[in-house]
Amino acid sequence: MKPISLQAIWLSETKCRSCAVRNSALFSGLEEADFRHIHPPIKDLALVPPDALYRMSQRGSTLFTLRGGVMKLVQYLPDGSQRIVRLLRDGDALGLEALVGQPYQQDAIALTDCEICAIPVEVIEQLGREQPRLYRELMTRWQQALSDADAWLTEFTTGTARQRVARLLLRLACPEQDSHLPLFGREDIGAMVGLTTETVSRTIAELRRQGLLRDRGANVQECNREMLRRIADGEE
Amino acid sequence: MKPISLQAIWLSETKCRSCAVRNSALFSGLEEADFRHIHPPIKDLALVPPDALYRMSQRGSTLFTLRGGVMKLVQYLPDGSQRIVRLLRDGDALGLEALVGQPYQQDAIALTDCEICAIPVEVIEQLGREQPRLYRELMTRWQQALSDADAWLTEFTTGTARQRVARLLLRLACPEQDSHLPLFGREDIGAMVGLTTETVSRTIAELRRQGLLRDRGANVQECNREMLRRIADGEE
DNA sequence: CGCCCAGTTGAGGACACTCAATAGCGGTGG
DNA sequence: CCACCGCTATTGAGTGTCCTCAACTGGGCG
Repeated sequence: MKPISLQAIWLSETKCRSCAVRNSALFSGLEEADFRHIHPPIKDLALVPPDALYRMSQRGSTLFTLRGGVMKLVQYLPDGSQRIVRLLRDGDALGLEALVGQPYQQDAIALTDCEICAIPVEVIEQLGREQPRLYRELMTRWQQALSDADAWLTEFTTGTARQRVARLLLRLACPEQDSHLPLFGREDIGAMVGLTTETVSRTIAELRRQGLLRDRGANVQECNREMLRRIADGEE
Repeated sequence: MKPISLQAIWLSETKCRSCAVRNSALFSGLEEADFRHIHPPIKDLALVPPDALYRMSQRGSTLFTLRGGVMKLVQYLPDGSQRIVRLLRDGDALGLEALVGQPYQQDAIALTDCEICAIPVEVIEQLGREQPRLYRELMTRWQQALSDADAWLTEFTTGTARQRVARLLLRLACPEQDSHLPLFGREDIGAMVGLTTETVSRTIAELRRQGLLRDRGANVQECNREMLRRIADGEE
């Protein structure tokens, strides 16, 4: 397992005011003037797949915004097996626990190439004093994470293998909108839905055979959303 | 299923300044003076077992502090089965989502007699303007909930029935300290650990037969923590 | 070309689910 | 006071799903 690639840290050329995800990100809604004080310490990171942004029980004084890419939050069990407790995507916040002085609760690992914005806790605290509105924004992030966690639990730990995989496909690979994600590895899928890689493989193969799914390598080409929905809801 | 028992609402005799859980509760750390403005609208509720404090997708403008008792947060699946995503105990906060304008995400249902403090969102917002320290307190609550949710997922959705039940017992009925909880119904236990009531019953019966557990009705009398720990970690 | 890793497929067995019958408990009413 | 009802917990038998272990395939890269 690779250590955190500190080499990947870049001082950002573009400041937050021109950030790609500015509108959906933490500082959306703040005025131009509010940024005057925070030139210096905000940094950009770039991660490549199995890089870790941070590891469980590390103490940090930085929180992060994911500007692009997908990351997983992983917890480990005493027997060594891993469980993915959440996925993070564009605009999501990571490492909020640093804000209340707690160590990070999981390993945060890149599943795709990632662009990340690292924000020191002091910046938030300083900004928060002048702009209480920021707190509302932060609380929204937290609520978002909590909602995700709860949904994750009910969707991916209940029902048959078939149901769980169908739900995962609907959520990741064939969502309503665009933003299709690759299917990652079977191992990761297994850690998301609580099944072995073999069972995941068999289940996906079955869906393919039934023509509900067509994929080329890791990328899903096409899928029958109605059918998958019916399977996910246990109607067959 | 009973509706919310609005009759249960009492105007609090005792104000927050003398609240039983003041130190562990939301307003801990606030000065006496800060309470001057909030006499009027904080209310006390009393719930009795299958009462609901609120229901999923209701819109509310109140958040709650659980002063005593145990509540469950329940989500439902399309097939009608239920899943308990978290338990709340003395000092925990409920309904934080109201603070960011979202509807409640689950049903909150009393498992024991409960004493609850209901705080209108405006009170928080007003208080927060004068006392930014309150926001730190709120964020800590959120982080607490998130940690609980993640721990819940890894502990109660992985491993054999035996392991899950052992973990539940360690957490609820035989914790390190006192604060032993009753074992609730088999149905609820099942909804917590993702097993059927029959499997839960069999598993507990087995533990009893092996002398790791002695109970009278719903109350656990005695249990072998070391052994349960070993089972929980999958060492046998 | 051949190695290595990820994915697929197969066979067998364990574990938890389903359905069903029984036991225990508390409350109600005769 | 006891008989009966209803609900919950327990136990049993049989089945199905998923896990385990193992072999095989295919693509990427040195």
